[in-house]
Amino acid sequence: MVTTEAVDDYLKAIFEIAGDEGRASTVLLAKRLGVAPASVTGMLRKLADHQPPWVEYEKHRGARLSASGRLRALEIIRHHRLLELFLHDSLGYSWDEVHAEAEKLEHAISETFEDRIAKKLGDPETDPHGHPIPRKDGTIPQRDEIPLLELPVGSEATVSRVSDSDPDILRYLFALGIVPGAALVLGERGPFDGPLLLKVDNVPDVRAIGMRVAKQIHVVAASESEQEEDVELAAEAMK
Amino acid sequence: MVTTEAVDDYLKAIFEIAGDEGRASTVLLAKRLGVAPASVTGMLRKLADHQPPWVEYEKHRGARLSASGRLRALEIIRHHRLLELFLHDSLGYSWDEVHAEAEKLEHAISETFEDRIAKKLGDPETDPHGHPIPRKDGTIPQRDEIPLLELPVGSEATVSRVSDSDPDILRYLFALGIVPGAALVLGERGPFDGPLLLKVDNVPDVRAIGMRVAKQIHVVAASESEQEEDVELAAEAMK
DNA sequence: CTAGATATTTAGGTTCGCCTAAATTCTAGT
DNA sequence: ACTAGAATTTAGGCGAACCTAAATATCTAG
Repeated sequence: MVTTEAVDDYLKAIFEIAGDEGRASTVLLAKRLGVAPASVTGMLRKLADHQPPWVEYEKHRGARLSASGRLRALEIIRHHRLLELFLHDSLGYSWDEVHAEAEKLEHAISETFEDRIAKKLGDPETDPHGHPIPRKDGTIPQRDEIPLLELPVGSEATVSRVSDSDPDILRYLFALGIVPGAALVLGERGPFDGPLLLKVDNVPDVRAIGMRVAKQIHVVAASESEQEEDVELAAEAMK
Repeated sequence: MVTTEAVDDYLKAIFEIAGDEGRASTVLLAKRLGVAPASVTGMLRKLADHQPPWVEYEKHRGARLSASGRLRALEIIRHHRLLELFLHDSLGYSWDEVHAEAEKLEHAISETFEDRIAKKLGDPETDPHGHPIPRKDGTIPQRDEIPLLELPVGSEATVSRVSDSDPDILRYLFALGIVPGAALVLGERGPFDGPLLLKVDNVPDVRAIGMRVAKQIHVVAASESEQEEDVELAAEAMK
């Protein structure tokens, strides 16, 4: 059951591309891992040949995680997200710094380290960007999230997570107050993939964000009852 | 100035064997690194050929650290010892667990991580075993330590450090109360490399420790004035 | 001062994870 | 159904860091 750093990176990448069930293609993996497609082919064959196999692999059809591959991928992701939270909460890292550092540390920490920081942080369920932290048993905390882009115009929602890979976008979002837990009201949506107009945390100023940024955001829509109270007010406030 | 993990391990090992000035031989390095002597030869040539060179190397005469090699070695050692203290003080690791975990993490942490934990710990000067933590400028906090074996019979001293590499010995020492800061009175020394009889922290019971263990301990001798008060009493107490 | 023991290097290989270039297979549009 | 273009695999290689076995250099004791 021993893995190298490269193997861990592949398993994690497959999970992030394809999730539990789907297949991850060679090119997509190559792009995500910053590696030539030919290298991916070689590695996938190795992962499939391993006993027990980490992935199911068929030529020209990409790879899918096996049960053990999935478990290992989730363990690495658990490390990563616990570390992000730890760096943020215990060591004062800003939320745009944590990803890079966690990326290196996720391979180096022991089970003991994982357990100690999990306990210190109170067995948390999400990292600083709102991503769910897989549990040790391989289950993942679920929420009723939707992409912000699927939120109906005029409705309210709470930010549940933002993508953590681009520090610049993270700094921008932070400046706008768009962080997990922030309350949003989606005022309007410009035509032709235009910007979204938002109210954040009921601050009167309306914020406009572009598609590229909006794609990074997931939200939990406010329940019907919560909605009704404010919908008209919100629409008003948007001018 | 980029190093691989293997390079770091070699530089650290050379420093630990030879210090600032001396040379580290091929076999000793091979033993410490758990590697065949032939592999050491190959790596030393690489370290010497690097620009700037990490070591000075002469065939059959081992290697000595260059200025940049020394600096890099001290940086890794600083990482290691800061991590040991951090794991101990902030994450509740016992002092026999910290070495193994720090060994893996020392290669993975960034300068930022180093700085954050150093600050959190109050810029400490020693790790949980009493080893001095090199400063960022490459200087090392000094103390007037001597090996316990060189302490004159009948004199008092304070434990300054114990070797950190063997967890079993560490647990044993901990059980005896022999930790940095503990006060010792050296009662007597058995003949033929026999055991040392010690009083620890003025507890009346006399402890006997063997050579193998005694070698791992360094102490700061109590000053003359401090000595006189207790020397006879101590000798008495030893039976 | 020389033989035997010990330390070190040389020579030739291995594995891992990556590369490029060339060949092949798949997929979509006409 | 065919073909251009995209995706993927094959083939051949590279550097890092290790190995073993054999050769050579250095040290030490008689």
